[in-house]
Amino acid sequence: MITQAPRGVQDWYGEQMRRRAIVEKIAREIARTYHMSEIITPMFEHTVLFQRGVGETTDVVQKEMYTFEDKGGRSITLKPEGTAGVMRAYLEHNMYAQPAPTKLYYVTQAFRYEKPQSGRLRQHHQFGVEFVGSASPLAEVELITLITELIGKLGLKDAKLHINSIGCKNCRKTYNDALLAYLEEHEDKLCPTCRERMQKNPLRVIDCKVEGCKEIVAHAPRTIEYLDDDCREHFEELKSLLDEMGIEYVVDTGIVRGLDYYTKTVFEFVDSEGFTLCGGGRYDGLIHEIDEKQDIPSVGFGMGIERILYFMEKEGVEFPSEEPVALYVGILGKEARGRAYRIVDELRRKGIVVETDYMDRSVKAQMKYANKLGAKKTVIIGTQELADNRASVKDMETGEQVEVALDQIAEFILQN
RNA sequence: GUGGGUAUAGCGCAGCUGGUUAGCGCGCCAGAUUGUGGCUCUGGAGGCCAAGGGUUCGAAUCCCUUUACCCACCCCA
Repeated sequence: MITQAPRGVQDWYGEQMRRRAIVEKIAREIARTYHMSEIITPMFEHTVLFQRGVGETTDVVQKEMYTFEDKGGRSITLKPEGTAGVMRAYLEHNMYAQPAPTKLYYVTQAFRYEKPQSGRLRQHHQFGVEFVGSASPLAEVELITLITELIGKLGLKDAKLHINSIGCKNCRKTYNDALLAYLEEHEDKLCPTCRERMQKNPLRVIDCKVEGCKEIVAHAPRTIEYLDDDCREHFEELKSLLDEMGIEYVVDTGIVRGLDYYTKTVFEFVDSEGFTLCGGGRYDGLIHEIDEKQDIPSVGFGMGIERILYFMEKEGVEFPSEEPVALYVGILGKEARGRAYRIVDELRRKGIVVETDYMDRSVKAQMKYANKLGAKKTVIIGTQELADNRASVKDMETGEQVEVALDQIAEFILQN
């Protein structure tokens, strides 16, 4: 038990950790060109922030949060997503006093108490962006182009952009009434779960994958048919901007998203099997929900790092290989150890990846070890070499050996 | 939260209907004459057979519980 991590969490090490670091590096590099600045908010927040921000009726808040009371009696929750904390920080530090817009990106863990499954963990990681202060559809476009560039750089091909508009609070209300009326008409053809959820959150029925429900949903009223003038215009502008950018998309009226704060635009990048790589949208009401004195429009998205890695593996994307050991310095005999290690130290300071012997192995065993490491070159330092002030550097691929003065080894490695 | 599957050495697996010291491949460590790898050969280390309980003369093998992992649904990243 003590040697086993809790359910649904995983350690990052070895090749997988290396790959994750590569993905994060690429994401940060792109965010840099978008002039976005990084933000890291705490792992936990006051529970009420998520209740208000994410929405009381959502599954995330109702049954998936890691909530506990701290020793001071505060109700604390491990963040289940990235947006609410960033928006809280935005408000707390009066970032709206800076020239708008504010473009923030983050890489964070997120915690949700869910039943673990493929691509779903209790602690996962997200790369996300919050674009605060702009009501223009160009803000959506900026996020979408960023994601498009990112998935392109990652080598992912099988991801398609799906967009939808679910309107603002005003359109939502009339829409919900219309949808509920329609669903009640066809209630007998819906699956049991849908019959249950149509009352408390009719939007959820749109998501259902049961065949019978899909047929009903196909003819159900759509959110885009109930948009008010402002929301409709926003959506039209977004679509024409995407067209101008040459970004392909499908209008998918089935996208609803599970977090309450979304307004107007919602979007997802989905693979051909319907697996979501990332999701986001506009949440013009969120800031007001957190701080009623403020009312600032925003858009954002979150991208699951585990899912990116899963997709990349599934699509057979090749990762750059690990930087090889440029030189293995074999040590022969205790008398040579100190001076040999000084050479190791000197080489490393010059930026060369060097490995050496810490196991007091025989020369033969050291050569085997160097071979397993995939070392490009090896050199054995013994009393003889120290006396001669030179050693023979062996190329592990060709087997070729070259005599090199000890103080010339670094140069030799850097040049070959 | 609902339903199904799995759990034997670091990794991948055998162990049939319960019967003497639990095996194989890869990996790991060490040798095959003295200070040089990759191939081959030889030897070795490493498993309370997921944990706990039960049935039995006897259980990795049967039963129960727990834990974890995998898959689908729900939901989402």
